[in-house]
Amino acid sequence: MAENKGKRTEPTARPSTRERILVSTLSLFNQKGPEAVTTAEIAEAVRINQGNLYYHFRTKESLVVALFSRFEADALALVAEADAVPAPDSKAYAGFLRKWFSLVWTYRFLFRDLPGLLATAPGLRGPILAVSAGMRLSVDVIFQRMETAGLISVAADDRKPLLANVWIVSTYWAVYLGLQEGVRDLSPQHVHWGLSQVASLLRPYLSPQAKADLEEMLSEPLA
Amino acid sequence: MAENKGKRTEPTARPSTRERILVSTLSLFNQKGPEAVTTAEIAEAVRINQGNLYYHFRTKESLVVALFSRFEADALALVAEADAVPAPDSKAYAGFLRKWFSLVWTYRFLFRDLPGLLATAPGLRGPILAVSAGMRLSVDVIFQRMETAGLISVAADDRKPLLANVWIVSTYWAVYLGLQEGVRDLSPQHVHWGLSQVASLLRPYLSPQAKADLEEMLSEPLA
DNA sequence: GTCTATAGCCTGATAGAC
DNA sequence: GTCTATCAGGCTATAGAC
Repeated sequence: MAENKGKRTEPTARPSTRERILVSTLSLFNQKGPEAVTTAEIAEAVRINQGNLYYHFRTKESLVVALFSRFEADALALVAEADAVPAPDSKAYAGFLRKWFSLVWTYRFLFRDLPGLLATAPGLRGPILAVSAGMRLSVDVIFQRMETAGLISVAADDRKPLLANVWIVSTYWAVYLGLQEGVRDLSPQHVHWGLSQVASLLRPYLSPQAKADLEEMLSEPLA
Repeated sequence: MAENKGKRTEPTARPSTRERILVSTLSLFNQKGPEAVTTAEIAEAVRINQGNLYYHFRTKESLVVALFSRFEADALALVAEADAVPAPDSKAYAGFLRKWFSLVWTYRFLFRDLPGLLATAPGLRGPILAVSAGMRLSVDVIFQRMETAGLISVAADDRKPLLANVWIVSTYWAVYLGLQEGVRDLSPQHVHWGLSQVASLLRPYLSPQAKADLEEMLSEPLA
């Protein structure tokens, strides 16, 4: 786990106002979407004055940008971690998947309505597309490695569609859950549900060994 | 195809102002999301005055509701059509799938950000969940019929996850496309892409006959 | 760093003439 | 049915005292 970039939390001191603002804002954004959350609402949640909020973040957009930066850092760290796995190892990849799911849930407001998000923070278009492309590339590489290791076997024609479906399900599963039932708080069960959805996507293509590893991960106690 | 409920278009007369408002609003909502579209913007697009707009629709919410009603009517008609298929017929079901895709694209603003949508039109929560549940039930029935007809074979444990994945992909493919590349206008290629994504989801479970029917539909000229 | 007070804009919506 | 004119309220953001 990387160290606390941007002093996300000081080890000894209590959380700074800036930190508290970001935590509350993330929570509100996830609940109602950035466009539906007012700066007054944020200030109230943090129990500070609205003017004070603007001392720390001069625009609403800068709040969105700051939260995205955190997501970006976490996502890139995860990719680096996955790339660093020495030999193809389905268990390591399964763990990678689980972390990605947790990340998607934590920052789910980023996925809920991208066009709307870009309306309030236009400067985010480039970075978002870059992260998205990077993640997909990383998944692609993992697939290739698993294939050469005989863990998975996908016909050439099926490869791209399968990757796209994996991406869609592992990205929008949280949105789907939020719709289907008014799921508001992430319980480990929900992450597990999402994981099993992706698992069922892959299962037809896995080797017996990889399949066994996957089932084992799914039956593991929830992190 | 059902007749024009709510006088969607009069056969002879040119489109009414009300109709023009709905068409323009749908387009704007799909482009920018309901929350980002102002009534002034709508009035300008229709080339009428803002006061006139409020003569036809007294609230912004009523615009959302009116558009949803159209989607609802189309969706229910589609379900009825699917239920009326006399014998299990993969070609008929494939056509059903294609129409559903077209519908999702046409009203994609409804799927883009459900929580945000409910913020501007709270009364829509019930109807939306009802339609969603109805659609999923209908798909479930189709699966059952295909199974008893030997067109498809899914292990009991895999059934529910597969259905959920079909639902996720067939609902969020448009959102995914909008993100991945700035796809704004539906070309038939995009619908075809979405269809092929769902097809690749089902392919591992299809009988040779059903698979052949599916490939045939996919290679057909785009409607 | 935190507060009070307020500016300035934009929004959805209404009243009433034509 | 369509327009002009206008309002009240909420929003982001700033200025300046403490």
